[in-house]
Amino acid sequence: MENWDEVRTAYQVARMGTVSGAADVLGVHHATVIRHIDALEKTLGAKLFQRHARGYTPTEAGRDLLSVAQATEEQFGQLSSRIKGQGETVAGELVVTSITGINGLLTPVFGAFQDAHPAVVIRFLTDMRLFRLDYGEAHVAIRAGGPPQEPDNVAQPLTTMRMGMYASRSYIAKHGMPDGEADLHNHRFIGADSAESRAPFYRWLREAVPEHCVTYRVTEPAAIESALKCGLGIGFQPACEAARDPDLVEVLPPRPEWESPLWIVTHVDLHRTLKVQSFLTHLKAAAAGWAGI
Amino acid sequence: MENWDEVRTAYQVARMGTVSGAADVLGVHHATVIRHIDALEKTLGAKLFQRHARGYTPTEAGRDLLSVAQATEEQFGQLSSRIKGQGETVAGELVVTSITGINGLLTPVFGAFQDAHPAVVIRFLTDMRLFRLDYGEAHVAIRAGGPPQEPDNVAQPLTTMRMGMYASRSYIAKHGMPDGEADLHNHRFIGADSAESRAPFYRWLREAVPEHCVTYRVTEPAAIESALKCGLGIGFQPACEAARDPDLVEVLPPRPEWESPLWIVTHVDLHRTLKVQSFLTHLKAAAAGWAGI
DNA sequence: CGCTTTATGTGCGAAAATGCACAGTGAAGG
DNA sequence: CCTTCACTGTGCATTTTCGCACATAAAGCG
Repeated sequence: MENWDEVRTAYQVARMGTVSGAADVLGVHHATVIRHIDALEKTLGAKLFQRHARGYTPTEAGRDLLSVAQATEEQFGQLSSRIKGQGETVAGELVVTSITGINGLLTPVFGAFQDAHPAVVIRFLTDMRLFRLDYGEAHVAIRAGGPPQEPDNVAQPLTTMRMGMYASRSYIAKHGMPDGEADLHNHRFIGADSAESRAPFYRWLREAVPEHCVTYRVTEPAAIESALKCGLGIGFQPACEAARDPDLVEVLPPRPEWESPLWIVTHVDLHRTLKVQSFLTHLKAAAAGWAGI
Repeated sequence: MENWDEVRTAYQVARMGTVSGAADVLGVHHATVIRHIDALEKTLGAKLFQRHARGYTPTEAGRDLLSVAQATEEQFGQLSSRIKGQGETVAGELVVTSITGINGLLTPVFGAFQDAHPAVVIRFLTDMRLFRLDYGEAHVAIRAGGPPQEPDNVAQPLTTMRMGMYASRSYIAKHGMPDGEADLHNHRFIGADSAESRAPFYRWLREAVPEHCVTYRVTEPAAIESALKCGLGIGFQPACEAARDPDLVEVLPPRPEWESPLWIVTHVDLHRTLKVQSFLTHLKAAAAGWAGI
């Protein structure tokens, strides 16, 4: 029983009682209907209808098919409604992945978005590894660095993250405030574990201070925040995040060359959907407010 | 959501995860699969899959379709099994129509057939009107008279019904036994109501005795039996039926020219099914035994 | 680093499904 | 009884669909 279209044709014939009536409903020629029925009966090896000049009367098998196909049509109709409606409403899952370290910025955005669209379930994934948009792992990704150039992904700039150099008050009390850029090599720094971090501020750091000054190296960005608070050294933080923490003091103010551009990346298949689009506009509106921070 | 074949294609893609895998399962070229998916997504206005070089990952809508179509495939498979199996087993309904008046002959046949095939439900329809085989009103019809020549009906001779002329003992006691054929016009007869009955023995009767001798006319053959028993007149009965009734005496013995051929008629669509065929062989075997009656 | 494997995607010719016209037939209505 | 109508069924032309070949791309592997 392959060829589901023939089943659909037979279903309409059983429902209408005539080949012509079924052909009208299906929008095809009645000859097509006859051929479908003939083919289906041949593969099934049993008669579905008794033919007479006034139409087709379903046999026992035909009535069986009628009831099964009726349920199928209903199921498909409901499925179609769900899928069609889903594209036009903002509901269901919205999976967002982001670089770590900007939770403080994003969480309020998610909250406001869910207020506007209560039917949305948000999954916010942050991990060291890059989530693959093309495998359907996320609808929206927030990435840092250069513009992602993968095909099938649409990337648009979100904002640039202003980075500053911070230390905790306990560190300053212990080691003092660096006296300008030249004094930095006398201090301890918190840096990325990977030697070749592509972040612009780390590249700057590698040239500004000797390697032995970076005394605490981590992989997890959240660990930087912890290390900063414990006074383990001086480290980079997004200006907006640092501003929230009264325990942090600014060692050096944000510089343009430290800035890391943030990108919104979506898969081209999902980019045009209303759900993604409405989140993108929401996110970009929120990002416009971040500029002032 | 018309075109169920596209749904089936999308289902296999969602199940396999790749277009090529689905094409193998479906036995078509992978280009066909791609076109089906494209067409279905276009009509639904939503993406069912995310395309990437390693295959197709179903979206939320695609997973929805997967579960619906999975149920559909299962339903269709079961339907196909039922229909295919139904042609090969002897089960379900068996609708038999017959001329009235041979219940006594047929009932034992039905009983023995049901003993052999317990899963069969027999509907035995006897009515004055002719049941239409082409409208699916019956599987098998037992008709009398000339060979039915309707198209799409296959007719085969069953037996010939030997007819005799009978009267009850009470009638004989009252009016005496007719003294040969010439004495018949002094007796009372039970006949068919319709003047132009096509039964050969009634045609013979119309020529043998004056019309006013047929003093009791009925439409229902069963009424003849009642009238005979009550002694209302002389009438025709099948020899086999009359032999069962000790109250009836033979006025004239069966004649070849009174014989009415019986035909088994089936619709060509149902004639080849095992259910009908096995009943036909059963019936014909039983009819062979009738000859001796 | 380059090769192999396994995917997807597209233009073009072939094949299959479809539509059309017409024949044939039973049923209803006057 | 005859006409009319609606429906089925079939040969032929056409359109759609399908399969093939090839291009392309990404992941695995030595």
